[in-house]
Amino acid sequence: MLTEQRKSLLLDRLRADGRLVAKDLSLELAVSEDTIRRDLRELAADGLLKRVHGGALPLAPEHGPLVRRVGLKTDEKAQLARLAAPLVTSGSVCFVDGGSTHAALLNALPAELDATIITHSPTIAAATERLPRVTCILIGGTIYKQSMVALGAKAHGALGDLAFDVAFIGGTAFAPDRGLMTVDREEALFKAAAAERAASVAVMLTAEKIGASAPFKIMDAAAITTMIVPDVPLPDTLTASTDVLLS
Amino acid sequence: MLTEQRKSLLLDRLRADGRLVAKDLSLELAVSEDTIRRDLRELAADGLLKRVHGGALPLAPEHGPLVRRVGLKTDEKAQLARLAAPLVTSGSVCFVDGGSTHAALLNALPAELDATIITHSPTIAAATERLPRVTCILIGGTIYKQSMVALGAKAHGALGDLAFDVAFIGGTAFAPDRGLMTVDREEALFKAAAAERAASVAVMLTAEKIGASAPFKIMDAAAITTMIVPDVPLPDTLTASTDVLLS
DNA sequence: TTTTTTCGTGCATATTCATGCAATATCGCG
DNA sequence: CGCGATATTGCATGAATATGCACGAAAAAA
Repeated sequence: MLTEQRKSLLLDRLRADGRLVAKDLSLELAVSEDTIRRDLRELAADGLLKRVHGGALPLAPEHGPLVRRVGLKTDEKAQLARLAAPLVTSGSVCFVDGGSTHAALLNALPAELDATIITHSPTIAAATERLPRVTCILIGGTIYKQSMVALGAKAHGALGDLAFDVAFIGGTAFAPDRGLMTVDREEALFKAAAAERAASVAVMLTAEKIGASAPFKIMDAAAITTMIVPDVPLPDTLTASTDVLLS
Repeated sequence: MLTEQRKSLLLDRLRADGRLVAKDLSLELAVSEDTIRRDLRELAADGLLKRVHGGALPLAPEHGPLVRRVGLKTDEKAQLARLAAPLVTSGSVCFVDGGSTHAALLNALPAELDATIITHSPTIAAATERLPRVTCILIGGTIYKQSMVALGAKAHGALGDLAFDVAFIGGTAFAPDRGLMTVDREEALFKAAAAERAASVAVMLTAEKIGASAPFKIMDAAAITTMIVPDVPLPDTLTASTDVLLS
């Protein structure tokens, strides 16, 4: 393994996982911890990451409510993202909803991926920058501060002439009998419209959303093609109609 | 084995494997490591790969252009941004172009600002998150990787029914006789269309852009209402029709 | 506090690199 | 064909780089 190659691998890993642990990396890459520490020191000197005791963290964990959420459950989301990433196949056309979980998905996509990503989230769109072969179509409209995505008539209209191979749809709550839910009516309508235009629907859920409830229904559980969830007990009713990827 | 043949084989191998290791190649091709190293040196000089200790790697696509630019001239841009921020007055409706300079502008806006910001840049839109009283309208369309903004027919159409108090327009070059210019025709058309819909046009320019040239004209110097520039000598011809803020 | 883990530095070793030089091969041209 | 010019290759040498280990300091954990 070339030194420079290892360093860029570290940076990729940092982007995907949100942190680096020197000890784990030394085992995984079969080099001494000293070597990893040296790498981290040099990358930090180049201003590419921030050294901390035990490993390293991204430089500017951008501020703001959304990113604060990103900071939470980082591991869980990164793990879900690694599971979900293969669903974005080469040549496919994917809708990606907003939210920190989907931001983690973007970070987990391989750099050489060749696909089309359609989103109404400026954060997701910005994350496509590192993917040179990905075409990104941004759906415009009025940005809703609560979730930082474009919604409203304009955004709805822009969906009109699109069709997706896969739609990654997020929500704030999920229950087998009530389906996928969220806290805002406008959001729910948009997510439902996006899901309807997709050949398959993928839903990534962190543990605390499962079994919870929220006022506005996005879609039935049966409409979900693939669920990506942590390895927690799930009702059997799900597995009948839905693929479930467990982390 | 001919030298050129070997070199092109090296490039093929680099594409396939994502890296080259000098020692392995010398064994495999039955030539000395010196020969391989010489090849790599020459290929690197031709800009076809990146030499590293032990071999070579593909040319670094790693640095996203925007990310890299954000890191550069940070101080200068922040200073321009402080000057330009008061142009975004309470209650006004502003168009903000993409680019790292405008990202700095967003960072310089006061948290209590109450205004409407319209942009075709996902990065700018994401930056409005920390401004709770700012309404953001995102212009959608196909994202152009080069500049990470939405362009094309969709984006153009979305401009149609909008009018701005101020438009912040960027460019890659400016000269008093040639006006504001950029490197892409599609970009130039969009910027011009945005500027036409604004009561006043503000242009923030870092020093290296002044007096430079680029192929596509956005607008005449006379169409610029306010220029925000570093404190460098400027032709008198400007000050006649344009406000100039010096840092 | 005590204990454990991680860090930084200095140092030793192994690998890789750049340079100069010589041997050989190839080409250009009369 | 002959002969010089140029290019290619391999080798030797000293420099630069990469890595691992040891040891005391610093930080985190108990």
